[in-house]
Amino acid sequence: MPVKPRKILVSNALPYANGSIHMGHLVEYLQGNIWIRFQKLRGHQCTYICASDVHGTPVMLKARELGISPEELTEQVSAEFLRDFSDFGIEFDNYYTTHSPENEALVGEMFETLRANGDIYTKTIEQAYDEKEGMFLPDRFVRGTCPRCGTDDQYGDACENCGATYTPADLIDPISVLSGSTPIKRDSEHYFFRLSQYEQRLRDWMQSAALEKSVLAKLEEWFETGLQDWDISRDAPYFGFRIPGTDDKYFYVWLDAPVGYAASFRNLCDRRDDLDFDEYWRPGHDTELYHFIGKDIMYFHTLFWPAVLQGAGFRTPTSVFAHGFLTVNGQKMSKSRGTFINARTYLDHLHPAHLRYYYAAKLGPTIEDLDLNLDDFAARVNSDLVGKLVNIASRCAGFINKRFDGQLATELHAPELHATFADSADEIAEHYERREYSKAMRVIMALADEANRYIDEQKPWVMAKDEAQLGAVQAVCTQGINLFRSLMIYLTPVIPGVADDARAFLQEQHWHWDDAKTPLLGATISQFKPLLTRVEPEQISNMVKQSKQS
RNA sequence: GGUGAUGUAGCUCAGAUGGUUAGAGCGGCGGACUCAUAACCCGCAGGUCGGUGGUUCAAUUCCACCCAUCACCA
Repeated sequence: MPVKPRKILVSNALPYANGSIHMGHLVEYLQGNIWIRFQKLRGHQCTYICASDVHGTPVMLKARELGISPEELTEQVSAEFLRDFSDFGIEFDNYYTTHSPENEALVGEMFETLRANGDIYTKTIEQAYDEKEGMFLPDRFVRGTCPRCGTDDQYGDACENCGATYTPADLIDPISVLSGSTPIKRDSEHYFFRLSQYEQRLRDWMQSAALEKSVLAKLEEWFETGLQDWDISRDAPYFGFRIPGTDDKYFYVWLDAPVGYAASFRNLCDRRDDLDFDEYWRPGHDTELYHFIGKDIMYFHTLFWPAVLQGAGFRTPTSVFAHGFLTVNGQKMSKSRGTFINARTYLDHLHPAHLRYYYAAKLGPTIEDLDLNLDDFAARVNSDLVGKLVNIASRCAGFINKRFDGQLATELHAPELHATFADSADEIAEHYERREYSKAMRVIMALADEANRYIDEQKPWVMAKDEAQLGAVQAVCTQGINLFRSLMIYLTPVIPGVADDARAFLQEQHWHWDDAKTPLLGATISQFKPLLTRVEPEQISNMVKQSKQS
């Protein structure tokens, strides 16, 4: 069934260049990556972009601490990110940085347009200032005693103990995290974006974007509180883009970060003749734009970002897909428990396909949190991937390799069974499309059960003892191999590396989603090699042990 | 504190616009098989669907309150 090719641009949230990629980040990138791979497998023109989010105070201070420039720091960190992503099979069409000329140009253009439209104004506000360091302090850089419950050493924006929210000025005995001195209050002129003027336009956008129910509930909550104008500037010293016409004012990192999506794409367009920036970023085209994000940054992506885009004469996202957070063994990731696991630590012990599959088996389109239960992880992956899926090929390949010189039969033994598998393609595709990966995995594994049952019923190992039945053995095993092949095609978005090996085993060059409908017959296949090994308990305990140490 | 979400078998999760015996996979137990990476196949046992009250002929499914967990509060 031919599907009309779509032109889709997808982004993952930009990882902040301060720290390493961990298992929590990977929920985000794997969710996006599976979707993108699915769209490409279906034959759509799909472009996948990302970048490092590099601006802001934390990066500036970290670079200072290391004695290098922010640019140097973020280049190092980006290189590390890219290695981690790549080793997990997450391959972007372009991975860039928000500290780029393209981004500065776009941010500048948007700002000027907004200002010309009257969406920008300035206002003097009072902020915590560290005299010793000579800089204004973000809320998180002031600590003190909670004014409500009296718990000491709390951040300047909220109390971890009682949950109160306040400003640094409310803290009792505040101190600067940087110098340990007591911050003073100082006036500064800031630039504001009139978000309050955008309520109706945002409501209209919300309707068209077909957001998830839980996302809409959150937005509704924010609308009820009333939209406040947004402070988009920060004082020097700051690592970011200077606001045109000022000496010491910079754009707040959250203004230029999402623009980084567009900038990364523009950078890619310069190298690709088949991509046109305006077709994807200006109104009036039938291209699609999606952002995969975590629920913690919904405010920026469902309010600020669409509002800024509209006001600046750009198109708005087709939709925004928000996911929940990761817990490990039912709890927040924790260094002391060894459940704060970095991507690299995982890779030192385990295969990326294991995690890709496990996340897929538990991911849905909602903002509910996802639990990585390490015992369940091992059991699930071993049972589904090794015991069921790979087993199908493993138990059939021996006969084909040894008895028939690697030659598949020219006809299926049970065409109607293959047709059943082919008929599931649309249902599985629908699940992928709606990001109901867990449902897709359930359908696929139910088919894998059917394939194993079929082989069990046919008993090729019994027939193989009778020369007269060799033809049937070949047909049954060819059937089994083809059932396996269909399932691997369906699973290509989830476990692309394993799918590549499976395709090589079948000696095929290329797979398209619809190839699952046409059996592979009469072909010669390679010697079967184990496509995936089981997760051993020791690998997990070693990974946890290493995570405790680092 | 306010708001939102979640709470279903040992584990991870489905599901029910209120109505006969609430489902799956894994784990456990029993059996069968030996092609397969101790994989696969058949069968069995497990749950008063977080708690209390209310609406109803009938609630686990609706409502209220409570408890627990998580998130957001720009």
